Amino acid sequence: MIRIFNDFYTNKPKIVMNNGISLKELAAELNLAPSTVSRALNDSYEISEATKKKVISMAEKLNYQPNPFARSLRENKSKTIAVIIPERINYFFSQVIDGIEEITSEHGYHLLVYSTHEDVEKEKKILSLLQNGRADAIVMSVSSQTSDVSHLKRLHDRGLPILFFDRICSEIPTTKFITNDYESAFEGTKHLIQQGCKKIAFLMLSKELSITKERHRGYVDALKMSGMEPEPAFSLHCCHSDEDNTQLIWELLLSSNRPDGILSSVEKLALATYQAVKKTNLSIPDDLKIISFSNMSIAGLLNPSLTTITQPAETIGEECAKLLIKKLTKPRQPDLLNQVITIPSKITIRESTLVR
Amino acid sequence: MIRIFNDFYTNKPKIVMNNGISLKELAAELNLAPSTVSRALNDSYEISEATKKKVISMAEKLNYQPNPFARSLRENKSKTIAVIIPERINYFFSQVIDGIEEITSEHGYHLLVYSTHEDVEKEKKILSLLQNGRADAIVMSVSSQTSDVSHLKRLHDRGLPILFFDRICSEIPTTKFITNDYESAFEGTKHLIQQGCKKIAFLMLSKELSITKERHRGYVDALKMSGMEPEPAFSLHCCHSDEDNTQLIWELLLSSNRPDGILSSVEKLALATYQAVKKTNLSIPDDLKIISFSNMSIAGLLNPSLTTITQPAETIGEECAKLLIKKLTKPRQPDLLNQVITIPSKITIRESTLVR
DNA sequence: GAAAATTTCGCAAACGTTTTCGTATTTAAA
DNA sequence: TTTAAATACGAAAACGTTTGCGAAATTTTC
Repeated sequence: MIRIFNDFYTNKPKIVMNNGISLKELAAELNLAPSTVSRALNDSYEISEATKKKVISMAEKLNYQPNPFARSLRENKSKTIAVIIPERINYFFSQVIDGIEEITSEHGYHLLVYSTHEDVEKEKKILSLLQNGRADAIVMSVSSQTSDVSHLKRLHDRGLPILFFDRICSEIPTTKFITNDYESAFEGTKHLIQQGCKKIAFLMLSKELSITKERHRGYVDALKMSGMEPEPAFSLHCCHSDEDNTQLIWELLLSSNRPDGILSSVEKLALATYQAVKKTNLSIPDDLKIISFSNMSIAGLLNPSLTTITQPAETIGEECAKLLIKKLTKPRQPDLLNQVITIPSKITIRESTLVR
Repeated sequence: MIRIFNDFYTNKPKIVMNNGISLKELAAELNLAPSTVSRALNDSYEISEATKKKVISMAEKLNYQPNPFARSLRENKSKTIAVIIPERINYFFSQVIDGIEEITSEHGYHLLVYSTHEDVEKEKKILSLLQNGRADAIVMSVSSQTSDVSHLKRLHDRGLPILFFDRICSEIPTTKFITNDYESAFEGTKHLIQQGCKKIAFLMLSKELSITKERHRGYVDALKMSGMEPEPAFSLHCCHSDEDNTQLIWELLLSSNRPDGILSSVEKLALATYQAVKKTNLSIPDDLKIISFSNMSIAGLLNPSLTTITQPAETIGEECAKLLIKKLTKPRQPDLLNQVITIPSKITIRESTLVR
């Protein structure tokens, strides 16, 4: 369907895409003022029930759809939330977004989703694009390259609600949702020790990340509690490339002083370990036991099945969204509190840490 | 930072969130008309180089960010593309979106991402929300429940560019990107036959889906070419729930006339099969061989590793995006052609179809 | 040196809403 | 019957852009 309008200046007919009827046209159809129609549709007390009825039925008949940009311009809010994650092909982040959408969609909010691909420059660019009010709030997990946080701080200083989860940014005074990183890493390491591991390595993405700091602290403390001394070479610093990581871990496994246990702080490094092990004649769990933070639903189908520390990803997403919705929809809400909310993970023991 | 404005009617100061400086304010700062500043920033030929310089430097100094909604309202375009997928926790769809974002972000487009969770009612709701121009185009893969397509047709009739991939909708005359579903299924089935399978089952989500139709056709033709007759009970119709699917497949595996080979038309059903097999005393590939459409990067790490038909997911996303960007940014583009573009998959043979 | 053409900029309309205020009409109170 | 209050609606401003047109100022042409 195509509609013809007369251009204001040229007065020549022009063809435009049919974005439906406008409030003004709807009002004309009803012989009412636009203001009245607007109020009627927004269920204002100033409008009689009779005209409300008429307006609503005509709006439905003509399939009136309010223009979101006119509304955003006027109201100075977009009904949109930006979600920024470091990678998209990731069970955890996908589940978190599912949780967020579950809540936000109920309240008519839309989700702009961006992936930084672990690249802080992309992250900066995305945040820069978000300066203009395109989104009413941001919920994000920082990239592994993020150490300078001025680009985050700027948005926060502008008054844009920003909320962190998983990989949080302690410098920004706002609410953050995480799992019990320290305790889970501590318990995971303890589990490896109980299974007889003597030389436990820790796999991490970047030393700057909140999750590696906390999880590493748990790892170190668990070692110390058992009288072990954390060996620096056993804290392996990996990167974004799966191939490079596999290579790094492979080299670690072939070193004369190779570990017999691994705590992987993120899922992808556990998978890289599996790939690396395939290239050796070592075997899991006999020669090497491994436990990993991971939200794979199919950890049980791996060869061997992987002992995991699973985050309540969907719940984390839901809680983020609930908080934001409250902040955005209720009147006179204070700024997001500077607090860290912890939701515990669950350890599932499988073959990869078995003693046999 | 907080800014104080005087309200027009009450003339009382009011506190607003700082969304930055406006074009008008920037113009005032420069002693220029807003129109001049606008043209200068848009590099119009009507503006002298000298003032362009001045305007640009002042804009940078004051960190001017154009309001996207004012622009969208005026231009009647949003610089936003909606992506609708049936599920988010899925390697294939995540990769496709990565491919889309790769291209669109370069052109300043934003991505609204929605998941239908395989629910056609959710799909309808999402498309209804997209009637008002919030997105300039839609790229989507339909839900497994989608058979009536009037909600898609309506948007297409309005002139909104809509583009399908993977699970396409033949009723809508527009461009679709798929993989060579028929040939891949044919080859996959042939591979099972070559590996000695005599009774091959076909796992599918919904009979309505384009991919099940095509893949099933390939499966049937491969059987027939080898003189086998497709058994109706071996075309197993599954659903969205992993638990239910595992149960269904488990029952199939325990039936007196159980299959010795499986072609799974989607990844999740292969995983459900693995789960089901774990609950039997059957073993893959000795008692049952399986090949599946799947974009899991870790198919090789499963127990046993899974023979896969892998779609060029990221390429599909990129091609979708390229086409849309062309349509949206070049002047006087025709409607999207009613065509199906096929990008072939790749079969990777692993242990799950091994003869030993 | 006058006319014509070009360069450079400003005015104001328009996009589609929401909301303040004014006002006519009806209802309630005195 | 007057007056006050309540009800129901309209006029117009405002959000922040872009752009057609008009019009000075300058440069070019003859």
